[in-house]
Amino acid sequence: MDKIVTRFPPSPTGYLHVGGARTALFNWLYARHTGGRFVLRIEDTDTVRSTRESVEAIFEALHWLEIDWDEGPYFQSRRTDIYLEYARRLYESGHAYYCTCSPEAVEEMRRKATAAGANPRYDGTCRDKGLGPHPGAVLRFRSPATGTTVLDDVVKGPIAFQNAEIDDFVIVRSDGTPTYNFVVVVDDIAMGINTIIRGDDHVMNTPKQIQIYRALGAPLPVFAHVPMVLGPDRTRLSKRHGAMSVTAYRDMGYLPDAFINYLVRLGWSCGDQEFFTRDELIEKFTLDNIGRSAGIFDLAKLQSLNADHIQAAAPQALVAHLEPILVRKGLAPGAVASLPKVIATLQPRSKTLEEMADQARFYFDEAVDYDPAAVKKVFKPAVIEPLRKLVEELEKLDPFTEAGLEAAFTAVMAATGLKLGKIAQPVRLALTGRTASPGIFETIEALGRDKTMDRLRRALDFLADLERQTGA
RNA sequence: GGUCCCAUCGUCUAGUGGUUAGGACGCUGGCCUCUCACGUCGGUAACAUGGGUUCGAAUCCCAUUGGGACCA
Repeated sequence: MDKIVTRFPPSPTGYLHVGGARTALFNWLYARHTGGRFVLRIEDTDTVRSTRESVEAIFEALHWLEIDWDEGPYFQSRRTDIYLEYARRLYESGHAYYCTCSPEAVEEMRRKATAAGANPRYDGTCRDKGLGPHPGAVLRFRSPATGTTVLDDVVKGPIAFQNAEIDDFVIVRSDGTPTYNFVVVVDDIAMGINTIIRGDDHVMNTPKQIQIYRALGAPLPVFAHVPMVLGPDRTRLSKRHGAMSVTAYRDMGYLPDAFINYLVRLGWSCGDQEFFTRDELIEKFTLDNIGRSAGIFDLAKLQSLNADHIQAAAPQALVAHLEPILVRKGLAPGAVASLPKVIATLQPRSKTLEEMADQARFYFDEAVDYDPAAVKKVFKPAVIEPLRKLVEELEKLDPFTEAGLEAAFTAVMAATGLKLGKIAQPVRLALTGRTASPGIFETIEALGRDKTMDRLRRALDFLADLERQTGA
């Protein structure tokens, strides 16, 4: 068995979108799973719409997804000579012929065919004229007039197409540029691609491509057409459905491992398993369990998986992903004694890193603002005494760790006869400005001695002011 | 319009002739608890329809309906 060789051929006409990412992922995973090769090819033959920025954006997205390639990137725009060489072979072997019909004439043929209820197509006027190369002529593929072409798809099974339905399509335009279906096949042959995994929007192109393989005497690759990713309205995913660029998910605080986990599970399954690490995906991904029906992109499920990956990660491993988001929100990562400690307190309560950053704000700020409703509810005169006692206990505490903190609270509870809840809530408000936060001990430890004492004293001052006002 | 594909809870899916049709997300009730979460236990909810084949169909065949893709 030869090595599996897969490829990902994006057009640099925009950002890498969700569907493209999934295609890249499937090809990459399959190559990694089988120990094969993964080739990156940039299909930039549309010089009008292709941009250098798009190429960069695609690289950036693949980099974020941690999808690496073994070969390439190849650029189709630099391979014209190869395509024309193959075109010449097709012409010389009689599999292609020159056609001098005017665009208007062809348009008329199409119109007629459509009127007759058939597929619009070229009527073969020049098919047997034996024309040679000629300025302004196009090169057409001589498609078989009868019989069927069968695509033996790994995921969909055999699909038969009537050859009579297939046009004598153009492979080289009158300006000398080769066309899509042709260059794809030439590249795939030249690059030794033997496994083509792509969206099933390419199914209709496949019979033409198969015929080119045959005409060129090249072995057919394995085709695996994977169902599309649809938006919530069941139509093809597009800008209308919100964030399309893969890197937008990075910016929204999704982890690349969670993102690929979600993308793979959308259309592929392995029993009941939902959570996969990257290594597990590589280990378990095969073409056998790809579904046949289209899937709808579901942000809620992505979010849930992201939460799982956040929770499963080592805090240290999240630092690099979180930092840019903190910075974007104006929070300096250095403003905190230990970012991993801060992260650890927030892991079970963050569905995204953006949420995590938002919840982490109080760790970074110089001082906190109290939520007015919380003040009204929690900052009663009765909390002054336990807070004072706590400050006393904490002043004695060394080292400033969770275990010691717990002991300090216990001491205050004993001295005041209050339950933990009665003490923890005012402390929580003093330290975070709100009534919801991570566990009070872990919060205090992550916040550190200085900020903790500072905020507790400030809360006492605040309470004193409050009392004076209500007393007056 | 032509060609092609698809069809299990709202969503992602398991299931390949005999299951109380399973899991996950979502929604929801309880428990846990220093708050919020996490966790945990439970609930909600599906085989598109109609014909066949078969002792027996979610599962095989056909039609219909619905959805999607490609070409125009």
